[in-house]
Amino acid sequence: MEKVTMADVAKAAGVSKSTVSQYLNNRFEYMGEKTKLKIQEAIEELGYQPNFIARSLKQKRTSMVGIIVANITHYFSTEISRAIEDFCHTHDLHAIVCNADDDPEKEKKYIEMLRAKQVDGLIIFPTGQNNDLYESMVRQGYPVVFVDRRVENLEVFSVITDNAESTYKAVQHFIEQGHQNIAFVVQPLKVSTRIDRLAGYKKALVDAGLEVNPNLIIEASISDMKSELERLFSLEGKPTALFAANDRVFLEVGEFLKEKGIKLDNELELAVFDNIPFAHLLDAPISFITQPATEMGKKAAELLFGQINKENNPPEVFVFPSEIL
Amino acid sequence: MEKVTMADVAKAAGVSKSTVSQYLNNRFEYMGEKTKLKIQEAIEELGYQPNFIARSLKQKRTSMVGIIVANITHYFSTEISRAIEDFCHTHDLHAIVCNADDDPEKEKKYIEMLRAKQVDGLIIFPTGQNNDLYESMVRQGYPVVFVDRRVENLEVFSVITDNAESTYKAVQHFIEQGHQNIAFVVQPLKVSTRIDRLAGYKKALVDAGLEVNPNLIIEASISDMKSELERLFSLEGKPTALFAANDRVFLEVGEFLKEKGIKLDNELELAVFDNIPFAHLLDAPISFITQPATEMGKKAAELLFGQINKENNPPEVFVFPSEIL
DNA sequence: CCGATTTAGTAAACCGATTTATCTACACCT
DNA sequence: AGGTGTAGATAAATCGGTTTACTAAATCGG
Repeated sequence: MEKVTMADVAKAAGVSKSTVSQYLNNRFEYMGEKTKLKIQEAIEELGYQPNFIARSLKQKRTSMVGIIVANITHYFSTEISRAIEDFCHTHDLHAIVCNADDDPEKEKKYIEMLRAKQVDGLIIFPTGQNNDLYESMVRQGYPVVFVDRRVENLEVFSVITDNAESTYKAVQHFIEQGHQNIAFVVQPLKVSTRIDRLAGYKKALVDAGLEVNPNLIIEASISDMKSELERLFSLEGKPTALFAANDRVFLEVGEFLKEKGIKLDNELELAVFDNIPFAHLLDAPISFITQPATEMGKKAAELLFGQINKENNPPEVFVFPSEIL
Repeated sequence: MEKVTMADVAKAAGVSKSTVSQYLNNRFEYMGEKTKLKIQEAIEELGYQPNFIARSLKQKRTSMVGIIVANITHYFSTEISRAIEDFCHTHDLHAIVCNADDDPEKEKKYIEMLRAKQVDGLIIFPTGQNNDLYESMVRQGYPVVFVDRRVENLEVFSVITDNAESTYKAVQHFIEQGHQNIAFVVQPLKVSTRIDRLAGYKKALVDAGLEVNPNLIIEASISDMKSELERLFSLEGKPTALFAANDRVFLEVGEFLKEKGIKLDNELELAVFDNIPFAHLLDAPISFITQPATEMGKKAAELLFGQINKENNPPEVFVFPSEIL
C-alpha cells in the first residue's frame, strides 16, 4: 500500500500518464468529459496522493520558504513567524522555521541546508556574521529578505524597526521627568539593533546636554549581567532610570531587582525595548517599546513573494515605527 | 550560473556521475586517491551544491519532519517546537512548523500537504476533530506522535501531561486554605486537556466533600468570557479562588480583574494551568502549573525518530508530571 | 602462466512527476 | 478528393540525483 503512483492511476483509468497530469493541473483545454470522469474515479478508488517531491524536481520550485530566526523562544520572532506563515498559507507556500540560536555557524548550516532543499526563498533574522554567504545569495539573485537587523553594505530587502528613534524618545521621556542617572543595559554589540538602540540612548543624552557616563552603560553577556548590575547599583550616582535593550536583558534586570528588593516607581523607573506577553497585566509602571511584529512579518513575506515571482523591484529597507506603551 | 549539476562535476573531474555520487556519500570502499582529489577540486571550482530534492525522490526520504501546532503563539508550543528542533538538528533532520490555529480544516490541509511533500513523519498537537485522518495514518504505519492532547480509541504514540492530577492538586490546595467557592474557567471542552483539567477540578471538590456548583464553572469561548466573568463575580457566593484552565483564559481573567480593580491575595486567589514567560517576576501570588515542555518535546522527537527508523515498538502514552510553582 | 580475486570505475535503470512535440481521428471547406 | 483545422490523447525526454549490475585492469596463489 501507499505507493500509488500516477502510472497506476493512468493504467486504472485506461489513459496515459500525461493525461492524468493534465487533469491534476486543471489543464482542461482539450479533454473529454468521459476521460475526466474515468480519471476522477481511478484516483478515488486507488486513493492516489500526488508526490510533490517529484513535481518539485521537474518544476524547480518547492513552494516552500525558509525562516531562519535568531531565537525561536523570543516572542517577537514567533509573532513575525506567525504573520509570515499566515501570508504563506494564503499564497500556497509553506514555511520552514529554523532556529539559529544567534550562532553564525548554525545560521550558515541552515542557509545551506535550506538552499540544498531548494526552498524558493529565505527570510532571515541575520546574525550579521556571515556576510560572504549573504552576499553570494544576493549576487546569485536568490530571493532573500532580512528582518529585524540591518546588514551593512548589502543591497537587500530588509524590514526593521526605528530602533534608534524609539530609544531616543524613551530616554528623552526619562530626562523630561528629571532623571539624571539613566542606565542602559545591553548584550554585546554584535547586531545592528543593539548598536542602534545604544546610539539612540547616547544621542538623547547629548541632545539634552547631559554627559554620557560609561559607568552607567552595561554591555555584557547574559551570564555576566548580574555582576555588572551589582556594580551598577553600588555606584555613587546610582541610576534612577534604566533602559533594558531587549526582553532578555529585562529578564535579568527583573530578577536582579527582585533579589535585591529594589522597588520600581520609587527607587527606579524602567523602560524595555520589546513587548512581552501579558505585560499589560503588570501593575508596575514599566514602559515597553512594542514593534509592529505582525505588520513586519507580513511585509517581509510580501517582499519575498515578490522576489520569488520575479517582480524585479530594487531592494529597499522598510523601517517600521515602534510604539511606546 | 546556479545550475551546476553532478554531471558537470563528473565531466570536469573526468569521471562518471556514479563515482561523484559515491564520493559525496562517502562510499570510499574502492576509490583511488587521485580520483577523490579530482572530484574534490571539481566541486570546489564549480561551486557545486547537491540538490536534495533529487536525492529525496530516489531515496524516498526527505529528512524532514512536520510539526503541526495548535497555536504557534502559545509559549508552550514554541518551547516544545524548540526542543524538537534541537533534537532534529543533532540527528540530521529538519523541522517544518505549521500552525493549525485549532482549526480542524487547517489541520487537515497541513497534514495532507506535508505528507504530499513526503516528510518522514509528523508531530501533531491534534485538534481531535480529524479522527478518520489520524486513523488512516496510523493504519498505514506512517510515523506520527501526538503531543499535549490525547485522542481516544487510537493506538498511537502520545506525549501528554498529567492534566487531571495537577489540577486536582492545585484545587486541593485551595480547599486546604479554606476556600469554599472555587471557580473554574475554561474554553469549550473540545480537547482532552480541557476535559481532563475540569475532571481534576471536580474530583478535588468531590473528594473533599464539597459540592460541584455549576454556577462557578465557566465554559465559554474567549469572546464570551468577559461577560461570563461579569456574571460570575456578581453572584451571591462570589468565588474567592479561581482556576484558569490555560494561559489564554488567564489573559482574559487578568484583564477582567484589572478592569474591575479586583485585587489578588485579599479578594481572590488565582491558579493557572500553563507557565507564562516572566511569571516569576510577578509579585502577585499566582500559582502556575508548569509543564516540562522541553522534556516533552525531546521525548516526542525521540519517539518519532524511532518510528522513522522502523524500531517497531508498540505505541505508548507518556505522561509527564507538571510542577506547581 | 592461468584462473581467481580484488580494486576501480562506469552504464543504465530508476524515483514520480511535468512538458513538449507528435499523432490520430474526424469534421469542414472548396 | 484533397487539404486544413481541431479536439483529444500520448510517447518520450527531462529534472538531478542513487543504486545495481557489470566490466576492465591489477594482483595473487600455486
